Amino acid sequence: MELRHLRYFVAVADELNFRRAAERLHISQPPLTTQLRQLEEEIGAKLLERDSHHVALTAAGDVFLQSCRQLLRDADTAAQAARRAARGETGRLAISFIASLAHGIVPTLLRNYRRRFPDVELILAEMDTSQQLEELRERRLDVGLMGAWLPLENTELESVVIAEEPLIAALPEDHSLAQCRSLQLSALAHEKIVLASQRNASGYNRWLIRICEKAGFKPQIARESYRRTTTVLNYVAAGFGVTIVPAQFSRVPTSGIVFVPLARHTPLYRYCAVWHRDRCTPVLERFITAARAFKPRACKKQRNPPPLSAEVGVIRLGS
Amino acid sequence: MELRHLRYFVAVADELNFRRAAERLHISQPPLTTQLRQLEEEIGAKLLERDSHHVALTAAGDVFLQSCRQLLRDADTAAQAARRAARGETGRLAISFIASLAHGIVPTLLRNYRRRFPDVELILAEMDTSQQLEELRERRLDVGLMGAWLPLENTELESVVIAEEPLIAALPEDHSLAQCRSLQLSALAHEKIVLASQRNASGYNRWLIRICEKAGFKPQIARESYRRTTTVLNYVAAGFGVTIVPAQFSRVPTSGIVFVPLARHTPLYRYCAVWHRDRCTPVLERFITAARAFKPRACKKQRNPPPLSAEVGVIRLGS
DNA sequence: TAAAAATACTCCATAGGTATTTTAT
DNA sequence: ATAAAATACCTATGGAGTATTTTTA
Repeated sequence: MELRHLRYFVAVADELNFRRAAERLHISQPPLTTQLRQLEEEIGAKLLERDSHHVALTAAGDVFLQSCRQLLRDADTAAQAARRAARGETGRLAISFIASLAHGIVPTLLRNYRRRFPDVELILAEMDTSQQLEELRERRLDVGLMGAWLPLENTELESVVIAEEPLIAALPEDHSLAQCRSLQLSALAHEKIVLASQRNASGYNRWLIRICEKAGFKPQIARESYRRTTTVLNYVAAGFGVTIVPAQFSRVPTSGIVFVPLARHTPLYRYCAVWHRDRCTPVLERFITAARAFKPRACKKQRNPPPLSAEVGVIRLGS
Repeated sequence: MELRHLRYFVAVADELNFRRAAERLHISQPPLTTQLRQLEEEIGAKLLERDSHHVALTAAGDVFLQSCRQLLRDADTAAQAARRAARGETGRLAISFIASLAHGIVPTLLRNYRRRFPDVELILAEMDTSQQLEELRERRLDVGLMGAWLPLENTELESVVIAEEPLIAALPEDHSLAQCRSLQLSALAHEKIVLASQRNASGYNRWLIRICEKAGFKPQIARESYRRTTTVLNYVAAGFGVTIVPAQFSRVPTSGIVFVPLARHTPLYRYCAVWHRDRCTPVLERFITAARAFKPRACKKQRNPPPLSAEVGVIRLGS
């Protein structure tokens, strides 16, 4: 039994006339007769009662007709569904992201993505960087969103920069530089710098130290054992030192602190999407394309950023 | 797209190896490759990721595989369902029957039938004979069960005898014949006979008069305007006369009445199944076969009864 | 007798076979 | 070097076409 038999049977059942059905199928009448006889033989029952002037469905034919219509519809639907899956319009996508992206980039990016791919099931999880990399390697995640400070060449992971953000200095409000409209990074050369703990922010911290060195000074780290960046801000308010954070933290209302933007030419902090080369499904491809096309408003100035690795050196995380 | 493509794809997806899949399908490997490529071309998407040592499903392939399995199962089920319908194992059967069959033959017959055809939907309706014939002609009924006194030749209706029943005389308990163990029909030649109304029992009444005439006398009809046979029995108890009824009425408890069986050679009253020639579906055929095979215990003595028409003459009912 | 399905046959498109090449490990 | 899929080419089954016959209203 082939779908052809079903198509032919439905045509005959619709027309109740072999010649007209054959016409509709763009074939001649005799092969239609042959195919129908074949079908009846395979089923082992007459589906059509025909004399030379009338064609009628038998009870079996009536039952079979319903099934045929459904089957042909289903076959079509199956092909459609496969096409949609190939286009990345259906399926499932497991996405992770670091906490500092949870309120800025992630919701905007996902809103954008879902507008174009509403039928993809999204599984979201906030995770720190090392956890994400582990899950990506184990192929339990499709894509991770994180700070773009890791060199991923020669691994099974690939990445693309999806957003970048300027830096701001956080100063105690009575600090001598607190009134400035903008600061050179080097202006902080002699300040004590408070940083978040290595465990949570080693990548960011190392990256920051590196850009300070590029700006010509070795920063004086006051302490770096406070878990979250918001805690760091409280230490700044208490006068333990200053800090440098991505611009989004200016939205965290902390009394006793003044935020001052760093000068234009200061490097931007970048975020990237990371995925496993072997898990590159159409859904993921489309997501990456959407993420690549996506640039948050704040960061539209820098086009064609220089390659990531040149900037972050050979810092390595995890096993 | 043909079912062949789906079968081949499922085989390859199961084996994840073209050569083994081809083996399983009893074809060689190259045409399998060709068919799979054709399928992918029609779908417009790669279903399998193959390099020379590994075959793997793509996301689209995975989606399509589920559909294929379902479709192939459904196609099989559809053929099965058609076969079952052709064998009369599924479908619907609208059956009517006269009131006097409702407690004897019908329940037994239906229990018998349903044991073998449990998936046929039964629609049951008690109807008088003329109503049944009307509904049968209008093709709203599949089969009617009624007294076998109608000549149905030269009509679009066909019939077969399904049961027969001896007659008994009902006498007032103080009647001179009430003590007999058995009566000749002719013993009632000079009795007044009470019958049910023409409207409800014209067939039975005419048939009864005819067999009396064959037994050599013209019965004296006392009255025949009482709707139901049970009412007739009350008239007998009240002394208006005697009556002759099918044996099942001996089960109706009526005080003041004695039932006496008629002699062996007295004709039996017969019941038949009637259907429309044009509505002879497999379900109906099987029901007729079951009904024909069915003979209630009480009537097993007479085999091969003489043809119906010879006995009932040219009585005609309805339009 | 006329309209429709079935038959008889012919042809060619294509499913399937055989032999070989390509490819990636 | 090997194992597997792809390619090239050939064969033949069977789907489809043309002409004709059969059937029954």
